[in-house]
Amino acid sequence: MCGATVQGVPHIGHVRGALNYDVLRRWLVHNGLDVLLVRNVTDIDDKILDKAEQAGRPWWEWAATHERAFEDAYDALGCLPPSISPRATGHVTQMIELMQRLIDTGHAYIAEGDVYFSVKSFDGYGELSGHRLDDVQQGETPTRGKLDHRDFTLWKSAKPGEPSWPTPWGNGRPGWHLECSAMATAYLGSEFDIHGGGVDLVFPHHENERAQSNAAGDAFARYWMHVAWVTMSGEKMSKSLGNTVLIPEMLRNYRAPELRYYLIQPHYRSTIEYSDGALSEAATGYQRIEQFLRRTAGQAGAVEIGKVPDEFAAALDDDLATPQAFAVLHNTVREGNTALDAADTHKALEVAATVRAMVDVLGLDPLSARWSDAGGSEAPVRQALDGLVKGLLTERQQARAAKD
RNA sequence: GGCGGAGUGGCCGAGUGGUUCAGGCAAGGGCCUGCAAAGCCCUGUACGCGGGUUCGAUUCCCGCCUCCGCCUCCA
Repeated sequence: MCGATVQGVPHIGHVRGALNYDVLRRWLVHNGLDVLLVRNVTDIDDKILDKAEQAGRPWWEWAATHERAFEDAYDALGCLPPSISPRATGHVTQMIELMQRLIDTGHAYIAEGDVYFSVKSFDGYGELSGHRLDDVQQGETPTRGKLDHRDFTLWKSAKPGEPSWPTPWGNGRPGWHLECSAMATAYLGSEFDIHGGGVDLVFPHHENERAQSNAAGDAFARYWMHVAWVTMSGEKMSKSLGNTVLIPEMLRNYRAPELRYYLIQPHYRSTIEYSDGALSEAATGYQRIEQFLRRTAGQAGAVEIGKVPDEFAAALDDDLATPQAFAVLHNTVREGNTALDAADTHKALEVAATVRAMVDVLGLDPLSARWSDAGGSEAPVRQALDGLVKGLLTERQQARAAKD
């Protein structure tokens, strides 16, 4: 998947994609597949250079700082680490190799130190995004030697004061699209199963990745998977609109698994219109599951991780239909609560094991080492509360004795 | 201008040509409880607007309205 351009701090929209892939990955692993998850990091681009300069910091420090901020956010929400998160700057060799193949086959050309991909040279251009070449208004900044205004930049020639790397065609730095193709194939081979990111990447980024890789002879991605927006006040969440919700802020009011629950419950292709009300509903939903598992553990003993119900599996197998999966989960919780109320601990344990299996796949297991802390803090709180309640009860007894 | 997505009951959010609202949250009633909380049971008749097809449309077709996204960097 295309991860972040590490130019700023992550908001909940950014992590949604990572969460979606985390659930997908967990589900595939659960089914016995061997999963390689590569999450690309763009650590060199115009914005990083601009912002670092404004801040008076070295560009590489700026990138590294924000890469850590993204990793912290992913980790805070329980994303398992990817197999690797390659950085663009570490893969110039692979990019040069890819460009060389494109130049050799006539799909790319050099113009005044820049390297461009010739869009017309690739027949399938536009198939991924549904654009027709003639309708594309790919108006990248007007450039010197471009043969067709729709051609996109593979490599940018060095500018004074900017970082650059040597190539057979002169010094320069990578264009955005090239790096992702180079990194994907470096780790996954010339053909791999799934590639994705946010919906905004469909065009031009993924269209261009596909074009350059296919043109170079790589079969590339078999499936494309794009995650929809998190919006706020009806508009996509973005820093420039000032409608972002940052992860650390959110975690002051909600526990991490509650936020995770909120972001993975809707289908990944549906827009999430952020609202505090909806988020607190999600928190209550998570607590319902948590409550059941804790109650069972308290009354019936240790809860194992069992097997997921067929219906749950069918839901996730159907284009990762998390809403239906959550429906199955809640129905199962109800069944378990009923068993607990009937003091049927055997049944309750059995149901709880099923619940744990589901919640494990979703990365939401309240009894897991990862999240039990979130409730572990309950113990001292409960103790303190018990003390207060006992005090009040004593006072009440006294008042009653005194006929007050 | 080109391409694409969306408008569902108090709210979030699935889904389908037809008896009954996937699920959650909230609300009302009930069970349980010393009282609560939690839990469980019951209740709600929704699908942007106007046509059409059909025995029957929220679901199909046509038109319209509104909102959003991409086509420039973006998860």
